[in-house]
Amino acid sequence: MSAISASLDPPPAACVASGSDLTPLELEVIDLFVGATRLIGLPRSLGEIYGFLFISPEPVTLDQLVQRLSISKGSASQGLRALRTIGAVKLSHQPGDRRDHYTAETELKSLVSGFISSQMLPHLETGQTRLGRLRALEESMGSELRPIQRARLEKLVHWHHRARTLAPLAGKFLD
Amino acid sequence: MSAISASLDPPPAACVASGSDLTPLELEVIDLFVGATRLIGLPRSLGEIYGFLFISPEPVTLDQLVQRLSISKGSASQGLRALRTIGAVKLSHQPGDRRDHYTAETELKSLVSGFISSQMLPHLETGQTRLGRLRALEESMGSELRPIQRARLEKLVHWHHRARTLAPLAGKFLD
DNA sequence: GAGTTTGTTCATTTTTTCTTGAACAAAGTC
DNA sequence: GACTTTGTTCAAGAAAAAATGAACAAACTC
Repeated sequence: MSAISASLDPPPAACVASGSDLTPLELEVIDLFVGATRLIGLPRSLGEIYGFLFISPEPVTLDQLVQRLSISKGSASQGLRALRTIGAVKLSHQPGDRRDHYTAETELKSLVSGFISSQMLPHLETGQTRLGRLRALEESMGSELRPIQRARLEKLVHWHHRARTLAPLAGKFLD
Repeated sequence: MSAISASLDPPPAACVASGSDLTPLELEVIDLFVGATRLIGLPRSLGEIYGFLFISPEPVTLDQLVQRLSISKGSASQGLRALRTIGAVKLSHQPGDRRDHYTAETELKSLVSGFISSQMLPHLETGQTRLGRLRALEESMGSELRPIQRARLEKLVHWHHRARTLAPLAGKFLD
């Protein structure tokens, strides 16, 4: 039954990556972010990657991620791209090094609004379309539609509007 | 890659349940809530059940859910329980009917704070424990810990505190 | 107390999601 | 232009999550 009624998950000392040589600090931080990404419905590997970047004092290359986290090159590449599209990871170029280097975005504001605009806004858009179809149905049904149902549809419209106005603001008030 | 970069999911007219006799209205509303539950990381069946209850003018029995949504009794039972634990569904007893009847909670305020207190608060609790372990590590590392890493750990504590104070407030300002 | 109705639990199956690794592209080096 | 280094893509395999349905419990009916 997934997330629901989880709550009593025991906090077992980090159990990330297999035979790797991550430090206890890295393990603990990664574990924390793995939990966080799962909470917001993102795959585990994103938590691992972000956590590792978060606690790394220096920019990190894809290859380092592969080695330290014991994940495949494919995972690392896809994971980094996903993190970049939500704005949680930044690309930086080290002088004299052809490889891409990555750092964690650690501004809460950016993280939140990046997440919202990449995950929620698209849904709100398609929600717009859906509400349009509902409007049409409402018309076509006339008196078959009970008043309470009409009220519920009204509520949907209201929620949607509320979400569209609030979503872009979230994160604005964080530091 | 899951949710990320979804966005361009085509809005195909409802494609819920198989050979059932759901009305177009029901289909459309269910579809909308299926999208919403997926967004917040809840299983599809919860969206179907909630959507059906949401648009039903009368309280609904478990058996009706099984028949109309073409889901198994097990799914319906578990789904309803999950929805009740997050406070999205209320149990009501119809006089002269032994069966349990269910209605959707449609107060946005209740939905939001129910979701938060059942999904986020538990994680914030275990987060507390994790931060404790990090503190310990921080002590034990002494000067091995680079200043920037120290600052990051500080940031984690700050985020956690921020979340714990904000979480219970979310929903308070909705109507 | 045998039979019925209502609802839950849980091992198994099904479906979905994630990860992998090999093939490929792009760009640099000699 | 052959070879290396860096990174991406995507089909296929592995893992995780969700749905099923049969067995069970509880409460009512006669």
